[in-house]
Amino acid sequence: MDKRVRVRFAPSPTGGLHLGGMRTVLYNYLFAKKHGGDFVLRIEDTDQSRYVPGAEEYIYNCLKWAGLEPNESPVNGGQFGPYRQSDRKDLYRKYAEQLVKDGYAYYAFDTPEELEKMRHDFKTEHNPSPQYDSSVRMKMRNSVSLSADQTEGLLNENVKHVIRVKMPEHETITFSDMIRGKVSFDTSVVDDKVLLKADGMPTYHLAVVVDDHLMKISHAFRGEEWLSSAPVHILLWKYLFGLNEMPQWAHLPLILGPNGKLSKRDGAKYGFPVFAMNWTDPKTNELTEGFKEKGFLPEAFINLLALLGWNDGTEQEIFTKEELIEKFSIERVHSGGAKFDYEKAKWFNHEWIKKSEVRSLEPEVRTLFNEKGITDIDSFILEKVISLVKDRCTFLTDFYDHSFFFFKAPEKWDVDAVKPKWNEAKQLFFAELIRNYELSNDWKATSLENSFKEIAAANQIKPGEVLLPLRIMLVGGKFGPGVFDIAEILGKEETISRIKKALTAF
RNA sequence: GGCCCGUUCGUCUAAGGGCUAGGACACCACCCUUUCACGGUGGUGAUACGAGUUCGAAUCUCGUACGGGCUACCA
Repeated sequence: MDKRVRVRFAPSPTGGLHLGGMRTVLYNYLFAKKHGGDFVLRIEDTDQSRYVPGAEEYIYNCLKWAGLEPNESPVNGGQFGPYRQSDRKDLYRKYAEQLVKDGYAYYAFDTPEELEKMRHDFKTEHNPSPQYDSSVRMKMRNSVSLSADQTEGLLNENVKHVIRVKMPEHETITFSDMIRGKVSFDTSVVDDKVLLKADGMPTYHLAVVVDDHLMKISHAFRGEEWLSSAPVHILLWKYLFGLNEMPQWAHLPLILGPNGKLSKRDGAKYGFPVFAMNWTDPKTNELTEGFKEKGFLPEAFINLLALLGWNDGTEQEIFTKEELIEKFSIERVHSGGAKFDYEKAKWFNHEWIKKSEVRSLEPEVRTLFNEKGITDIDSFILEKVISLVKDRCTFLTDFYDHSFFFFKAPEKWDVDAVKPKWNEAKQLFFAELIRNYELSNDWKATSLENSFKEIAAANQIKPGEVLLPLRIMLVGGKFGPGVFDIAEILGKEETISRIKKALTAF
């Protein structure tokens, strides 16, 4: 009844963590937190040949950055460890043997060559990919087709073998998916999956069932690509631990790219990140850009991810993590796949930057400036700068482009924008402006603007004609926030000095 | 090929038998702004197709088409 909610996310450490994976994490996390349960991170590295060193720390760091720390993981431990399947190798054999003993599985001695031959020989126009199932089982070398003595002999000779599940011939497996409702399969269409490989490692199918049981997982959310193998897992649960103990399943729809399933390649091709954080493949040295490094706020990242396939039924689109936890419900997750729209992703980030407190943005922006070689920035100034420019920043990294000039006087000016219309009158205007500003004792944007306009009027110049030149004097080009706001933050001395310096170049 | 899942503006989606199918992103126009943005107002734009059930269907049923997933000693 009040079964503890424990949801798990179990990626394979084969490289970066893409959007689909992160969304699975998010939904797991939200569901667990909403119900006061634990979020478990397990690493599924049962295929050691595809294992990439460093991947699991990377996965953990991605979760941490997004604010989705697991309660239990290979990195921070937990009471049901180890959380890395390769560290649990010895556990699985026992269960596989148990299945053999109970008649639900069998030893198979077929070599890779023999399997290939079978797939070739049984291939027909109507069956282009023959499976190892009840129809071919008796024609292969396994403990079902062989006599007990023969099997015994092969086992004693240590002949390489696997353990395969013996799928029933015509049984309908029905289960309830939290997103899709009732889903059913006929066991005749699923093959005799390998449970324990020749090297003694379990396959995903065995490991996921055993681990979910041992770790007392109550809910398992995973990608839609697992839906077809769900009957295998359900059967294993039935044979091993009983269906009453089985977690509740939810198969999440896929996230699609511009052309079908979202891939790493799509990111490179269309210029958007697909991984949570930068990932450099140690084998190929290939770098895949992450949302973090691109300048996304973690709050925006989880917000946009959550809304890709879920909404709360209202028109609200901006959610804090706390709101997501409160309002999330797995039943409202769509069953159809969603195409990732980078433009909308950028909008989410922009909204979050606008919404963020200046102080919370400050450390990130300071780091950004430090990386660009601008250090020792006064906090008071930095906060004023951030609040002035944040409305125009889509990415965290935009803060540099939109405000570097506050800390670096221009060396060059966009003279082409000024020169053609430059004349004696303007020269005189700026000379007077300097005199006026030097005497100013109220260095505020509004009073600076007022004096500016008064002097322009006295000289019979339209303010518009000298406003752009002033902007270019202060920042070097046709960009930035309001000119007088810039001047206010720059301060009296710096502003006057920049005008004087630029005047010599015009 | 077989099995499973899916299909509402270009994209993400709302509407769970009943108003002119609503919102957001993007796009376009206008306003604001003597830089660029932000912001404001408005606009273009969708129920894949065909049957059936019903007084009434985006919604329920069936078929077709299209898309996706699986079909490994990968996860």
